[in-house]
Amino acid sequence: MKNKNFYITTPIYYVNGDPHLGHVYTTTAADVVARFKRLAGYNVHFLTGTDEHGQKVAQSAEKAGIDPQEFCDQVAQKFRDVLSPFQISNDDFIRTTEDRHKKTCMALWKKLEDAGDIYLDKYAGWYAVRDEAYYGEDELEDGPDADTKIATATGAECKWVEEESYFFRLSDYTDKLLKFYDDNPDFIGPKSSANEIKAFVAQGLTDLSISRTTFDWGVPVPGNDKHVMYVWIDALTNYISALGWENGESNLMDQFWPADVHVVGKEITRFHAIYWPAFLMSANLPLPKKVYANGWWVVEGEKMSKSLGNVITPETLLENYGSDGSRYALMAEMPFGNDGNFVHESAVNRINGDLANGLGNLAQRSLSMIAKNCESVVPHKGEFSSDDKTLLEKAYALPEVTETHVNAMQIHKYLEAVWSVVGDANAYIDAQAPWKLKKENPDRMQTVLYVLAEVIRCVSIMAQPILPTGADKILDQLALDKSSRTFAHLNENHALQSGMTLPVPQGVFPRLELNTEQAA
RNA sequence: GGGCGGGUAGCUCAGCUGGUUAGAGCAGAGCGCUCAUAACGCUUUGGUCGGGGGUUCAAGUCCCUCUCCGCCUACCA
Repeated sequence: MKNKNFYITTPIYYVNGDPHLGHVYTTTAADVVARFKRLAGYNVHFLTGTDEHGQKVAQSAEKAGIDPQEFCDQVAQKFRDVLSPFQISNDDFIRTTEDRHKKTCMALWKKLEDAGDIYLDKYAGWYAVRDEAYYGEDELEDGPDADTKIATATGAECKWVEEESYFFRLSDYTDKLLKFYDDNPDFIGPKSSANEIKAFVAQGLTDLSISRTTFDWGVPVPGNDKHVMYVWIDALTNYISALGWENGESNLMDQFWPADVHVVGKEITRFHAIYWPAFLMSANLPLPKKVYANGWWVVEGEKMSKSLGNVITPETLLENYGSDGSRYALMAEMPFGNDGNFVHESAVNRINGDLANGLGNLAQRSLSMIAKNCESVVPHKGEFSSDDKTLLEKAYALPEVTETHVNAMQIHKYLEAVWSVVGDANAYIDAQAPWKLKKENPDRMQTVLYVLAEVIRCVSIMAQPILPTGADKILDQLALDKSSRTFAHLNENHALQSGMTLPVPQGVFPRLELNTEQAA
């Protein structure tokens, strides 16, 4: 038996802002994959969490007049509260202010230090507090006085700062990283991100500042209380602190490290694809198998922003589309990895077309015919025609076909494959016309309805990762045992048993009304 | 400035190493059906493949150039 463990992570979300469409999107994508892999027989560990350190958080807390920890507790709770309404099946939720995480960070720091990759030096440059970033001369404009400059890109005020800082010898890893990318062509996805990262590394890397002395809301640097760790060495480490690496809290490293995939937003790809592998190499730990960047949504053609007031909140999604609808719309509306445009009208069309008219109506029409004409039991099956076999074989082939797509993070292709069978099944009903067979050939009608029920079973099992609520309801209507709903049951050996009593069918995915007022 | 993507039917996108009449879904139109959530099926309208030049027997598919859009260039998914 090969290793059937699977570790997937989302980024940890920065608590300086509230959860929105983007967070839901990334987390849902990871959830779909996690659920898929569980059904495919993997022992899955799915991690999400919050990134809680840094100057901005400290300042926000101060502004709110509360202790930073209390501030973090409040915002982290908001992120946590989003999970269950969207059916996110995470196994753990890591917070960077937890002790287990701090322990791991300090242990990792020491490893890097022991490896000779950390040294103390000075960092000098124009620093913007607001952006928590240094800017080069070419990125600045003159400010109101000689001591102040303005960052062209963000408009933030920058001051000249000289700061003692620890550095990581990232420059030593340029060649090692390039070789690693060559040896592992699928490490970074999608392709565009991979190209971008490789080109960036090929230019040559400079050493990385990894500590700060200007604020103290962070993990202390071992042996030097003046310093706290800077964001990336702190944040990235969460992926192993949650597994208990060197912190004594749990022991999941052997099982789950290296991670199978880190799902990230495209703006943080480089940290995951450059710094993180370099840190791990330095600590002599295995590298994750894949870093996959998802794109960004614009909303109705415009960038989502607070000033435009078009930020889509998790609450808005739930009110408009419900949990299954939101999940489906987000995953089906754009190819994973691309940028996309979230348009209320097309989300409604998508949900109505694929869920209500497609899968939902397929189940409803089939199951009510069974209820009315087969005494509410799974129909008899006679000899299968070639049409029957074609449809069933396509359904049975789904686990294999879709797993390739999911492994490549092509979630939209997985959905297309499943819904292609839904379409075939609807065409099959019309072609077979069981309502005619009812009078002409009742036996054949039974077989046709049996085939339909069986295909609905398959399609619903396949749809569980994307539609946890609705797919379950359909499977309940097929009286399928909860323990018989994995991909291993997707074959004729586990086909529906004729004669099983079925409950009264009910609609599962209601049609949505297009309410344009809800667009914003 | 440098880098990476992308501009293909009204919309969202497929089109691998160049090769018959450029595809899908949605939207539109027509027909059919009546089991079903005014749902389903079938057929169909629609594209000078961003502009220009080149290579080739043959180019959305390769090369050059121009143009437009997005993103990255040290922390908004």
